[in-house]
Amino acid sequence: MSELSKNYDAKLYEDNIGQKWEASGFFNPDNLPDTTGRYVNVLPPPNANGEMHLGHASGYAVMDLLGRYHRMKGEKTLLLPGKDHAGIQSQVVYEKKIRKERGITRHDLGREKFYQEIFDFCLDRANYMRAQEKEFGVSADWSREKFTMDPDLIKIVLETFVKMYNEVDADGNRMIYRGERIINWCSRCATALSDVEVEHEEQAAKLYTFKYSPDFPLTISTSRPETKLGDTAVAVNPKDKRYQKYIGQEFKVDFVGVPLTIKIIADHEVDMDFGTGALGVTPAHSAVDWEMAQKNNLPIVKVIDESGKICAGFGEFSGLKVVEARTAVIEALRTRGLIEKEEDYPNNLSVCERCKTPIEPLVSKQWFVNVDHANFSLKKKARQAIENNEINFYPERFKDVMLSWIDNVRDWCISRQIWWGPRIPVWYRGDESTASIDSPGDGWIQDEDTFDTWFSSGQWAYTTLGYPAGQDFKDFYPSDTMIMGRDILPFWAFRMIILSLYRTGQVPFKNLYFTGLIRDEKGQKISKSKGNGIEPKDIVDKFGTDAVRLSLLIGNTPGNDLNLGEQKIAGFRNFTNKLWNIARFIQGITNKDNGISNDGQNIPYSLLVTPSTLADQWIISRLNQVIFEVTQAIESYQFSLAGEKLRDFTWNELADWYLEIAKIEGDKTEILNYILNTILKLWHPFMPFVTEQIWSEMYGGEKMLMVERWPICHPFDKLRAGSESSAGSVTDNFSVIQSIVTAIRSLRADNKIEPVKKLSVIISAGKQAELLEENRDIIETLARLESLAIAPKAEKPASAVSAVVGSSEVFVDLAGVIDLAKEKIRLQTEIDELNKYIVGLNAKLANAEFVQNAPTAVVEKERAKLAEAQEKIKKLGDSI
RNA sequence: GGACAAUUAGCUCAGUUGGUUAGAGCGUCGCAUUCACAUUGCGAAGGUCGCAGGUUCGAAUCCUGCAUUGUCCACCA
Repeated sequence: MSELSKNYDAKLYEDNIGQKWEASGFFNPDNLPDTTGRYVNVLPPPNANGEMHLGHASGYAVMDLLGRYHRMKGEKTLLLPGKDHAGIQSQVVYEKKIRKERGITRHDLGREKFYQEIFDFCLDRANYMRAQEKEFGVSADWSREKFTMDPDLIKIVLETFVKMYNEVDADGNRMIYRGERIINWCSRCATALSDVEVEHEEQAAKLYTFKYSPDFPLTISTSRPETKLGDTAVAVNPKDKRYQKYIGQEFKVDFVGVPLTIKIIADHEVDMDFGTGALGVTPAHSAVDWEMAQKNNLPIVKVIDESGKICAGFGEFSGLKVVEARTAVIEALRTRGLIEKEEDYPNNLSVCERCKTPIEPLVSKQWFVNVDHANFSLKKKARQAIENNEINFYPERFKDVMLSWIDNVRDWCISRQIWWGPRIPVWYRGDESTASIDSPGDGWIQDEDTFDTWFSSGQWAYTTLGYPAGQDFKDFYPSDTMIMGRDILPFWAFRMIILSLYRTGQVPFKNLYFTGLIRDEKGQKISKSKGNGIEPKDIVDKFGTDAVRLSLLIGNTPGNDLNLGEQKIAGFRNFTNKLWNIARFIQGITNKDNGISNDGQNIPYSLLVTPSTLADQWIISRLNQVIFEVTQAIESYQFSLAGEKLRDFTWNELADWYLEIAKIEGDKTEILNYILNTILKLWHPFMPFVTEQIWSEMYGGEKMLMVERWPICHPFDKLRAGSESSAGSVTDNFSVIQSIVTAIRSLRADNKIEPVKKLSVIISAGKQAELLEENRDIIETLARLESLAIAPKAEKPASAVSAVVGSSEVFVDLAGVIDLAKEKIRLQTEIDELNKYIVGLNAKLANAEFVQNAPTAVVEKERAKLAEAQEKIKKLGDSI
């Protein structure tokens, strides 16, 4: 056994430990010996275009905790890692890169070359990120790592498309169809976007109220005058008396030089109180208007093209950019005196989630998934599975969020006009078209569009396992847990559920856990532009991986955001050092007793059959309880609670009390090793590096903590039960000793007695006399006493201060130092507070309804409290 | 406009079927430095649990309303 250094320096050990783990092969479930049951988590694939950030780290901390826990439970454990090609995002990132570094655009490279470069770029980033994940201690099976652009994964994704395309209902409707629909268009990315890829930003706009032409009878309001070039109707509320007479009429108008045909239609969606109560309908550039056009068979006139300019055929406005056209149209209206009102009007601007360019809703030919198809309704099946509790949600409220998403989901636009990503497997020859993975033959041209990224990542749960015939799919699907940021519920969780149900007939995972976002210590969103970023690699360098992992786990609850500052991480760095020093202390004792070798695996036999001290019994009993509570907390996904219980035990009970007592009582090599051995196992999933390092130095040899068995509760309490005194339980008795020590320390501090001065204490102990006598050494040493007199009944010396602990009275003789007046005030304050407490208790117990309705146990408890308080107040009164 | 969350000590947060005088960490204040650890130890101060009602013998906890903050969705042109 080598000697542990004075402080734990994470940097000295982490690399080595990581390599040892990987070399062991135990990250691969096939190499785990003697497994029973299985545990699977197909890890969410981060986007392979950047680096690991704190959000990833937060997820990994939870995933790896569960993985290591289940592996230690002896289950065949698979954490399957991977990376996502992240279509639009990677393309945006790479386009910026080549523009900055080489001053070129993707068009300079051409589709094929651009694709190849971005592929290489993503592989490079994937390698970098994988190294970061390994450094973070993620115990994933890297031999099974997948990438969404791997040919075998793409093949399954394309098969899904073909299968859905060929899914035709009785009316001939396909589950995947191509249609002219209004979609969100980003003119910078030059692609369609799904609804969830659009963000809304508040902006100051103007609302213009005007007439199309002087002879048109209605005035309308808009914040987008340029789109009015494409109006084909004016909608009014059918109940609106002002306009009823016009409904059904058609007007030919000259709108700033452009001829329009405007039909007056009725729609109850129209708000009579907004603006003039009449709404200009622009089917080609507004989702709501488009729906009205469908209902009323209105013609659709496209005004804005894919480059964000006004289409041909609109006279002087053609070719202008949207913003220019707006000014021009307003100017023309003004010249003609048609504007009635112009007011400031804040509204929401839709922007591209990736590049923040304003979105133009426009009509375009795109591929859609029918989410409510007659053959297989994706939304209904998903709703059914969730209502049947086939998936547990953590936190539970996200189940309702998911259900409301399902209810409101619209057909999903899956085509993107970008170059990076798998291409839509549809082929055209003249008027013919067909869906197939490979080209049907000569003369067929493939669709130019690529898939929405989420169409491939939505199938991640089974493509990674080699669906449908792969052994992994048979062994590991569906997985046990899925953990993701709460922000991607609609993007990813929902789509994984519907696509998995469609392809495999099963839900993709049984438990769905959402992490919150990580914010800075002030609660602000972390972003590079704000410069408040906390880079995982910086804080890992500074505090160690274990400290970072703990700070992401403890004080964090599912679905809630976490504010993280360096102070918190430093606190956990201190804790890793504490654990290290606990081990160092125990190592010192073990070395002193050389000859006694103990691997700490089991409760020392001697402890079970021979008398041991109260402290021994207490710590083993507490440890037993902690094993139970921590196991339960992890099983119920309460990782923060589990960590807190362990920390409290380790620091406040083991280090602060038991180790100090071990110094006094001596002869504890076996029991200390058993305790250390056990808490190393319990801590391992939370802080794998420091625990593995201690383990290897003290118990390991060739054996690794990572694959040790998770501790189980020993029936210790039962074994000892026969020999327990009737004076009370082990924990109660020990807490009497603790309270006596604390009371004396407190009296010392209150009276400003220097720690070096040894005190004389008399305890009037009543029936606790024997208990105190047995633990006399502990009290004397921990409270730093010169003399201690314990008697069933003792008088308070005139020059003493006192405290009441249970049925004992503690008198600390302070001859010469005591300020009697001050002591009297202190006691009186305590009596006053106790009096208030007693009044409350009395009132409660005098309440007949309370006594009658409350459970007997509760009433008894209150009575006991009252009796105790009364006894205490009597003793305090005597002391004055 | 709709939904969801949060609101508990100076700060960050626990508090799971309603039942101890509401807890922790950090910070603050006082004291302590050979003896595992100053990345430490000991002690202390600090809260009418956002506000107002209600249910109940009993509410931080359940219900209603309101306020503030945040997130998501929808979007009125």
